[in-house]
Amino acid sequence: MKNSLARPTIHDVAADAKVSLATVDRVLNARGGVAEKSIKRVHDAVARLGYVRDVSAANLSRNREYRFTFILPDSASGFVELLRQALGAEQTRLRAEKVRIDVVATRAFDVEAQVAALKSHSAQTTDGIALIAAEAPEVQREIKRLMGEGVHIVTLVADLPHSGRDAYVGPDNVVAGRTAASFMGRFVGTGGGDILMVTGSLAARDHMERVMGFRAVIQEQFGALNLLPATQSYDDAETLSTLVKDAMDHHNLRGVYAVGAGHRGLLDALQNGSVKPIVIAHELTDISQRGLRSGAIDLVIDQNPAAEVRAAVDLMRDLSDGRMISPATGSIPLNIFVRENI
Amino acid sequence: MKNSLARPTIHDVAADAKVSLATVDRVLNARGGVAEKSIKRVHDAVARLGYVRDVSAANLSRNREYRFTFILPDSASGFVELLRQALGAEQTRLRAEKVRIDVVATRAFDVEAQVAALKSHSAQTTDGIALIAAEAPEVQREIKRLMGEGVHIVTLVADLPHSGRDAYVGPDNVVAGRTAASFMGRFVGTGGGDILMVTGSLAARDHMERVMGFRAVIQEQFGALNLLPATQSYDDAETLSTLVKDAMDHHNLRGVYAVGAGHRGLLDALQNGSVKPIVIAHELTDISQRGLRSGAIDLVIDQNPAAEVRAAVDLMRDLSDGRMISPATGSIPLNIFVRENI
DNA sequence: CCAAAAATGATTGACGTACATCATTTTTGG
DNA sequence: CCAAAAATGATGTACGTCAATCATTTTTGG
Repeated sequence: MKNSLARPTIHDVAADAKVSLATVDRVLNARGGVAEKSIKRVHDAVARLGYVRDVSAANLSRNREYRFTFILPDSASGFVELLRQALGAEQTRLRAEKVRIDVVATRAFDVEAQVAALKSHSAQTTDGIALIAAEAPEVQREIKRLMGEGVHIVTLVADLPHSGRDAYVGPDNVVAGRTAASFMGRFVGTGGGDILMVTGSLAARDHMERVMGFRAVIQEQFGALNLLPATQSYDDAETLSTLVKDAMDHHNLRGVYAVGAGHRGLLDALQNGSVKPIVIAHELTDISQRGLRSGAIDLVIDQNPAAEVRAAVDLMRDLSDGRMISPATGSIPLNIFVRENI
Repeated sequence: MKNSLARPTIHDVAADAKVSLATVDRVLNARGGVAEKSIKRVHDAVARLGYVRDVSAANLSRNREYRFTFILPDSASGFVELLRQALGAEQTRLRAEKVRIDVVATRAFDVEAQVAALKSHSAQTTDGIALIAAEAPEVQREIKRLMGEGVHIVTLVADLPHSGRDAYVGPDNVVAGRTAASFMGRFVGTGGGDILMVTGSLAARDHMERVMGFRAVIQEQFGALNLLPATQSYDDAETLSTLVKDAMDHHNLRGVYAVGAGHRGLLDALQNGSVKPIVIAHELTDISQRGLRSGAIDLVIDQNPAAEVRAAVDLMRDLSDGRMISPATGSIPLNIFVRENI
């Protein structure tokens, strides 16, 4: 007697559809050369029995291996380092699932380097690429080329919507900025004052989006606060420190929104000031944690690097297997940290 | 020529250890009847080659199926509903990985019902159980019995540390309480006033822990605030509403910490009050979202139900496969929501 | 109606592991 | 040293799918 509890196999589908195993295989793997009515019968049988392919068996059989590439800036900026660590931590699990990952480092803020890294890849060398895309037409062009070859592309942290990339994995940066502003407004309280925004680069889409969101909410809800023009630190600690010190000297500084990296410079600048401004930063690194503990930083908005790595890999695998992906998969929730919940 | 890139198989291990396939199998699956020195040789070979068992092939071979059980309260309290939905959403993926999940509903706050549900299971009926454990000795006893039979137990949302459960999946509730207090203090600002804490039940460990954490931080850092004695709503909207209204009438109410469920009652009570207190609640449900949008609720601390379900299933599977589990796996980060980042 | 084309069937060998059986070798203890 | 026990080897089948080959049937169009 057939065990109705057991999962149906292609044999069951074949029997139910009254076709041969070979035909079922042809349909399920889209090999072609099958009459329309047969295709329908197989699909009907699949639906009726609730057949789902045994992925383990399938992968075992085709002895598939996934080759994915992460292109990351070499900046030692804590966050990228965390991404690297997360990748390392996943290796064991990934290895067991036949996923091989290459990590390529390109110089930070160097568009040419990124383009070169992309150029050196093709469908021959990789099945999917995840990258923190720079906002440049050459990058888009390379992405389009690779996708044309069948390589799947996932943008990480910063999106490049018009490149046609398969998916974006990262937080909604406008929301991140809005959230930062909401806390900034409430923490500063009534009374007004000046607020400084420091980005890594105004050319970085993620930073720009955060600034947009931040500005919008401050203007909508906290009119008493005065936003100083957004500045750039190029994720350099020295520069950031100088920018913050200057603002403390020349303005009635009540708040600092550190959109990018360089937390060390942030802490430096804050050490001497008389009245400590409210400080909200991005990414939970060693240094920003220290800042939270000491009270120098009031709140940190983090995008969980481990979750991002996992989402990126899962997405690339789904894409490689031709599975449908839901756009929500790539959306990484914002994690908000204060001293109490580090 | 052997492809050195390919993953080693048990055949390679056997060759390297100079023993037969059968012996490798005996060692790897701990079947016994193998000389110490042979065991060592196999382990050395495994280490040398970096052999890792192909889980897909293994599962395929033993045709394994995981049967897991979730025991959840039947309360329609948004959060449990979200857990259910998350379970439903995972079904597709789980099914593809041969994981079958039963969900058992027990009456909320009914210890006997939970005990009965546990009693009805054994190693015959399930491989692992995840439950929101009630704080009761009978529950502990049943958990111990099941674990004795080899059923793996994971506590969900609320821990039961002395039951010997394999793992706890959920947030650190003391931290959750501390975090709530930190925001409460900053949002209320200087000036002092009374703060109301409403739990579902003071017998629920998760709620108690939150209260502990909340109380500690308020006393440490926000001495100007006066904590009213913690109350219980039994997650009932009416009761909660009454409690809040009473506090508004009889005290200088500046803040409400809604530790448990019953958000509807919260919104009800807040509608008429003249001075709106700062409101911090747990769990992002439909209703608490509405509260955030309308401004009635200022901040929500959420434990991501989807992440919890995933973590619980992953843990139970790791346990069933005899893999080592890291205690960190079960720790669910707190998600903090304000109006801007829903 | 017939030949060519299209569709289908039948069969087989991987993939890496689990598990069982039986035969053979080595070790042990009296 | 010999019988019993312990350890090891050898071998085969199964799991569900993929992929390929070859044989056979059905359909098509002139």
